[in-house]
Amino acid sequence: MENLQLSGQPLGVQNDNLQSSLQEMFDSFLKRQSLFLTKDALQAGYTPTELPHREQQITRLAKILAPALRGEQTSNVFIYGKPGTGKTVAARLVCSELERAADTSGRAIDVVYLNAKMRRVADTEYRLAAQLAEQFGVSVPATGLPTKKIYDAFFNALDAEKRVAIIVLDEIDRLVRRAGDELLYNLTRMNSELRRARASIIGITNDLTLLENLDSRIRSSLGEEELVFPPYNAVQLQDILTRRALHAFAPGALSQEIIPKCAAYAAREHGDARRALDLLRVSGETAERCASQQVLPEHVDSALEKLETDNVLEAIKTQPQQSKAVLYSIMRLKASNAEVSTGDVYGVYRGMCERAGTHTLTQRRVSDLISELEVMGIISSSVISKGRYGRTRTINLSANQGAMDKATRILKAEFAC
DNA sequence: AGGTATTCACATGAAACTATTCTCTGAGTTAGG
DNA sequence: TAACTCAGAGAATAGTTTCATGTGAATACCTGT
Repeated sequence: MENLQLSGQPLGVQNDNLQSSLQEMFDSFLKRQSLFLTKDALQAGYTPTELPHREQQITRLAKILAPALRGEQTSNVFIYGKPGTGKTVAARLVCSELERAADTSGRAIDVVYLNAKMRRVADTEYRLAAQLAEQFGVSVPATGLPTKKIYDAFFNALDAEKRVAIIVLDEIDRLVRRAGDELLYNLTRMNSELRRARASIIGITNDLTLLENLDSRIRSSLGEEELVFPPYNAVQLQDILTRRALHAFAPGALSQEIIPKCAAYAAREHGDARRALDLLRVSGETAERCASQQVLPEHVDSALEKLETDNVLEAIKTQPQQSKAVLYSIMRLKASNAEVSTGDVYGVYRGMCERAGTHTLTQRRVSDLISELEVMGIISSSVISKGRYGRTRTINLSANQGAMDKATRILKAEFAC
């Protein structure tokens, strides 16, 4: 061990150098003024106290829910809007104010918020009912019981006292897609089974056509009130970012072009305020890492690339093995071929599985996996007909080159055999 | 030349199947009074 | 007789296979001029 050397220097000397350079780095980090005041104001979980450009929707929702304060049942509400248009934040804001008002007036109002995106939490009928039961203090097993029993447990717990419950179902379109619309029917009917408590539902969705596709019984009861959240335009996004930046950044930390640049980017992405805020935060982090005194436009550019790369790599890493194998097949084909079809991908994929001696999925399943990769934004594809030569999907990689290079390296290491 | 039928290579949808994880229930077994 | 053990039935779920049907344009074939 004593003789171990790196680049000609004894290990002890190396360590001393490393330690002192790390110390210097930490010292200069501490001495430097942070660009952020409270970074939390830009994080995903932050609930702002004001929601500019959503006053109309908030007032309307508050008016719809207000009867709950008198112990009356409120109308069910359906909230539509593209991602990042403030639907969830607005609903949460109104509900928490409602709960506060109920506390001071001594009324019992319970708001339950469930998001169908939480996989293995509230994405099937059984799990949704189980979650609702849990929220009202009844513990139920993760599996093993008939769904009807779980509903009974939930209804009994809810009906144990006189109260108004408001159930917020976020990303309700996912729920319907995975579990069918029967569960919505069961939920909208629950007031007929309750004797003391009253319940109403706020459904939140990105899918503007969802309500049209539901069973007419559900449509009429769930869509008693409808609220639309239009996308923010660039000017509104600038306003939102400016207000948040005031809380988040130290004075003078942002150069002039930053907010318009972030707003313009998000306006292109269907007015998604969440993306704009993410971009602003990561731009700030990038600037800090570069030891810059100010966030500059080039920091926004590299933040943009970092966000996309991180999203893609995270999505790929969490994929099951078979899905990774399909993606790697696409990447291999794409490296040599301009046009890649489902059949080509399946051929390469099958070859890989045979060589590795692993189970080979059917082409039907692989076709679905390709669709899933598309939904995640890793690839893009379009179904084209080549006339007598059949109908197939042409597949392209859609993430930036940097992200794809990194992903290829990761997958190559995994499948190289 | 123009119209119609055929063909290909999948896409897409629905149903069925498999494996896993879990609860409930009732029958059999055991221990203690 | 109460407490415990254990096997079997039943339920939910994810992931998959199997089967059936749909799709759209290039190409082949047919018909009339």
